[in-house]
Amino acid sequence: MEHLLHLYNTLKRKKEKFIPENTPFVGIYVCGPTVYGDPHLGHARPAITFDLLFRYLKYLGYKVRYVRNITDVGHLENDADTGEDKIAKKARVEQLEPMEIAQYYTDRYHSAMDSLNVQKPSIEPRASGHIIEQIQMIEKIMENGFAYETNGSVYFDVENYNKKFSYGKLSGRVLDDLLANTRELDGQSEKRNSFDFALWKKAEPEHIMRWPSRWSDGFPGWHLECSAMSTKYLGKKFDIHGGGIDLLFPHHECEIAQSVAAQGYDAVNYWVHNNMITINGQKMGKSLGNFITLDELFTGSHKLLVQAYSPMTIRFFILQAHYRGTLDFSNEALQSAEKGLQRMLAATATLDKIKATDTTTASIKNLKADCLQALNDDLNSPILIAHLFDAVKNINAIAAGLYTINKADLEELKNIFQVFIFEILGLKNENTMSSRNEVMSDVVNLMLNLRIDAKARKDFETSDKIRNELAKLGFDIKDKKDGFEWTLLK
RNA sequence: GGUCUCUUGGCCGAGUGGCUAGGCACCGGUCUGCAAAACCGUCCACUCCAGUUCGAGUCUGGAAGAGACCUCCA
Repeated sequence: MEHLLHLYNTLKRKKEKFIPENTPFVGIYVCGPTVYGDPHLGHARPAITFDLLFRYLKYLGYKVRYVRNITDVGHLENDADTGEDKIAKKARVEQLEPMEIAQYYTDRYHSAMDSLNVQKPSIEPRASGHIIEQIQMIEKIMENGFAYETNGSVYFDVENYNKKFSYGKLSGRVLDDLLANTRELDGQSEKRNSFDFALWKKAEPEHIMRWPSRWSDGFPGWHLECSAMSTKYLGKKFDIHGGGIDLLFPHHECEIAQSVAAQGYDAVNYWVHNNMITINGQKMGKSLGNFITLDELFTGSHKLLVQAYSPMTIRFFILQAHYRGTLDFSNEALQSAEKGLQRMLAATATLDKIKATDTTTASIKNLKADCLQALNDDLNSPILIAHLFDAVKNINAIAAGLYTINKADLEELKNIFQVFIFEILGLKNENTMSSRNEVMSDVVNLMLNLRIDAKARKDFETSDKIRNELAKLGFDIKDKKDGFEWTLLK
């Protein structure tokens, strides 16, 4: 399977040629959401980034197993391994079973992902469904001497681990620096060092989510679930681990430590991180309270939004930036994405109406190679989109009679659009008519035909009235040489 | 404080040591009863200072500003 896909590997700090561990199989693990709140714009970024990777790898012919977890236990509210479980807290506040909370927000997440046309992962494991695997992993780590128990809780012994392996190679952190920075143990702590992290936490009496173990009734640490579930489903050595760059430290660093401590080597070949979405230059996040949920974006119900934005607009907005750069939210940027997307999708419709001629004068020769090259260069979707816009320009010019295209080239062009816009970028036309709407469609056509008649009579008062009233209802009407076109905005 | 990253035109956002990124907006034109769309064209750029180079927004050094991580976060 010869290709030139290169991915930026955070571990090596450079782009590397992607070579799977076991061609043609590819294993990807991506950190999914902690389901205690509505998914926001930030969640859309890794979902769409790795959806693009998933789709492209499949296009290249790989058999991809994509695992994205649901964190429904173990993610603590506060600082290092104290504080309340996020989901348990929400459950207590709303007087529900923790699993009711998890289920509710999992459903919300799924629904948002469906709207964004994000393909479902091959496996979507839940942390709470893998307690046994996590306990087994802790036992392994303890056997190897890299964990210790205190009062029923088990902690990872970072200092001891660092003697044999090196802690911090992903995030570029040096343990001595961490030591120097955080040497303030209050004696009360169960941890030997502040940077040690919990593998198992003994549950306080009021803690609702708990499982029995040989150490205590308790629950697993947050970092553990990803290590346990990724290796369970993808093997002890798999290809790609993805996630937001904010998870790089400590979460992913700890994952590496856990895997190495348990099995002697890291499970991951390529660490791939998407950057953050910012708002006014600042990271959009829960803690800052400056996030906009996807639902709010879809409905326009947030004070910062001047209008609603469709899921495809959001998707296009995200794909128009490279995944490793920050992307700044603004109404202006969303609106320009909306228009750009509209133009691109309009061209796909135009493409279906183009008639082939004997010769091709439009320049589409290198289009496919250019598109592939863009994706091969660390998934450079903005470059890909730029090439597609060049094609849009050509398509419109052909439609306007400025260029011509022959049959073979037209088929090729249609194929390229199908593959890159719909299959790989995962865009879709949101205005496709359901059968129920066909009647309405006929009515609109009827009105517009009346308008044509009125225009023929030079009864512009009537023709404008029809157009303006339809426009008020949300119809976008364009006159053509041979009739009209309309779409229903919103 | 430590580690790291970024600074591109009105806005968003790519990229490379020398050749137009792209989108949106604006302006002029073609088309149209008008408008929209489409097409053609114009305009607008690489934070600052110094260096390397025949040539740097692209490499090096410095300055300023911004951000991320170091605590939960996609």
